[in-house]
Amino acid sequence: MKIDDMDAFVAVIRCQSTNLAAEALQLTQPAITRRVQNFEEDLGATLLDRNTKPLKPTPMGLRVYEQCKAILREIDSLRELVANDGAPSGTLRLGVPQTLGDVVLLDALAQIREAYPQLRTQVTSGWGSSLIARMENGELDAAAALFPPGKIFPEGIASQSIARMPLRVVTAKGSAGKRSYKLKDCYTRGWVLNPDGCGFRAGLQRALSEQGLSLSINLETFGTELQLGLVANGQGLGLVPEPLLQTSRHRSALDVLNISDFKPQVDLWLFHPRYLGNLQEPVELFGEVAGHRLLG
DNA sequence: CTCACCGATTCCTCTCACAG
DNA sequence: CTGTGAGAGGAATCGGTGAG
Repeated sequence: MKIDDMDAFVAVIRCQSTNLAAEALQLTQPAITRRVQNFEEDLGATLLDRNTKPLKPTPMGLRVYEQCKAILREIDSLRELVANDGAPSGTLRLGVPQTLGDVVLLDALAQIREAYPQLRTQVTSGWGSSLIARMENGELDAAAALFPPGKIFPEGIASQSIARMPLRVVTAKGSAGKRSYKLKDCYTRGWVLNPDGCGFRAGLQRALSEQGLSLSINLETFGTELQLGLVANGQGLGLVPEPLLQTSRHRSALDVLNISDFKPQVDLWLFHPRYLGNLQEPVELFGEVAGHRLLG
């Protein structure tokens, strides 16, 4: 049994296509087909259901896939063990949602560059869930993202909650009116939120639907600062983690609404593969700086 | 029915190990 | 050094399938 064959099989399942797997492994499609066939022959089992489109694993193929991922991770860690006898070098691939990027990246990248001059950094932006998926695919070395406390993440990924913070509902200065609100009171004002896929938005939507209310969106846009600016201009209500509100240049133009039946919280999570090798220290520094920038 | 796409197969070339 | 066989990968091609 060959590791290359196993690698090809895992790539096919991951990409759901032999063509894409070939592209990922920088081979041609026939090479992938043959490797997977060799692997199936070695194991004496049919691992792919070739009658489906896209290509899917058989029930046994799925079990083999899970086992293969664990084996390949072990092999990676073995290679790192040998290769990591020195200062961190190469490329550190980081993922952050845009919400956090504005706040943490400048400092984090500067400190990593200063501490590990031989290390190149590469940053990817996206929703937390897509960053985790990319990490599972081996495309990222670490990611910081905001998720609700107690969330369960995929087994192959190490997750660590760095800090907990409240989410605040904000409105334009002077438009708050009465001192205490309920969620249904906000209904008519409408919201300025991230596009669909954002965890904050999903949490709000859940809370509203529990009360039989629907989410009324005034504006959808990326970027916390832009959203808070729009809220300050009276375009609707905003939902933002407390630390980002405190550091916003629009803070003085905003009021926080006290909503008695909606007290959402969010954790800052640091994710990385279980085996980091010589990237362990830079990743820890990244988590440390991110936590520090958010919570002071 | 046609076309595009995808996976499998065939045939060829290249590389490497090994025996003589 | 040379010939041979095995193994791996690429180009071309075939066949199946789904969308229009």
